[in-house]
Amino acid sequence: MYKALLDHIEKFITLEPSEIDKLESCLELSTIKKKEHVLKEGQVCNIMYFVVKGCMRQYIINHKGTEQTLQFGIENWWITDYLSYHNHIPSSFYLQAVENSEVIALDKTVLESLLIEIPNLERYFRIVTQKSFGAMQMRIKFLFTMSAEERYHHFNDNFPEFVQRVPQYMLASYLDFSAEFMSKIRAGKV
Amino acid sequence: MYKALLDHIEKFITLEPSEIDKLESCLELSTIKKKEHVLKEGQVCNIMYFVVKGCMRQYIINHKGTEQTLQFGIENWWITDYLSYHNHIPSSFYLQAVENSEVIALDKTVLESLLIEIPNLERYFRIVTQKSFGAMQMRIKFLFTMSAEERYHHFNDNFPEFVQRVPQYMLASYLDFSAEFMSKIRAGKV
DNA sequence: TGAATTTCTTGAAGTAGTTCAAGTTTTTAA
DNA sequence: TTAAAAACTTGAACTACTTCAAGAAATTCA
Repeated sequence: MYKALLDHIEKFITLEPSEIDKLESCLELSTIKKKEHVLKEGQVCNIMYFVVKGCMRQYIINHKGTEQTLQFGIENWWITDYLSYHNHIPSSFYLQAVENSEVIALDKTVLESLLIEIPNLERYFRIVTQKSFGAMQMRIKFLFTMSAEERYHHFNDNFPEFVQRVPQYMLASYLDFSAEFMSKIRAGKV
Repeated sequence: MYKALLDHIEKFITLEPSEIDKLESCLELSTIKKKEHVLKEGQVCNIMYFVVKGCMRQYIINHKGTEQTLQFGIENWWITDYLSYHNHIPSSFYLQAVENSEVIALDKTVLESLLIEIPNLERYFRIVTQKSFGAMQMRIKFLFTMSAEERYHHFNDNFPEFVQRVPQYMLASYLDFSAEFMSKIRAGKV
């Protein structure tokens, strides 16, 4: 169902029926199995992913060999490596499905031609990216000002349903502390 | 001089002469004195700032009363609180000049009407924001994977001239460690 | 269903940083 | 051109977290 994306777009802009047809003709839904990768470190990222259903994540493997999740993407979020995408350089990241997911994968070539045919879409992506950037600014603020325990409680208070969906060790690394410390926070042993 | 902004825009898109005129007629250069604020915590941010000359920063005051710099904006960067800007909510941040600076302050109302008259500008802001988002993704990666000392050296290697321009304590907080620890790193006492 | 795999827990020992306080150096501005 | 303010340095004591290792619980899938 492309409806999820069309609904999301129409929260920000209005499309002509002909534009909707054009857009729909370019979209393709893909199914990504849990743990499957859509991007690995070293590959150039030419695709933007819109999550229709499920959950994706961006992560790296650090020098100790441990995975660290930098970003989650759930329903109605776009996820990609923007630096690799724009500069045609090898990515530093992995993009992987955390749950069985349905995504709309928009190839750069396809997207570029869509943006030319439907200039109004530029506006949609401009607004959505600026909002994501704002969210990222807040994230840095939280990382800088809160203790590990505060970050856990804050996240848990704001996204209680999401906390149930992902393994604790992934969330721990996203909040920038160890899986073991997460266990202790949850057990009240800190 | 608006030339700095026009040059920057024309790196990404091409404007008609009439569009350039229109754009120029809406721009105004302002001078911000070192340490002057253009936004304080609690105010709604309705303006985007393009740095023509000088250096601006976004910071917060943490629970200990210490300033923590979250972002710098130098020549050819846009700086604003995107969340406050888009959602009309009070900002969590301060925006301040680090050096005497010249900025183009683009009011939301003015920008909105410009974007309608020059739809191509949407493309410019879309690309610029996506690239900034990419830079932010890398920043999180560095914060997550490098030690304080590594972050300092990495920044110093990549932006040696910038390191000279700002007080060390601001850079220390931007790299997420204390001013005292920065001193010790520089003295080789770690 | 049950064996394999993945995820979570626990405690003990270690460490990369912070905090504090005081002194020194550099910059600013009258 | 000097007094005040801002920025930087230093060492000692502390602490919020990590690391390691091993076992327990939960989940997956053949």
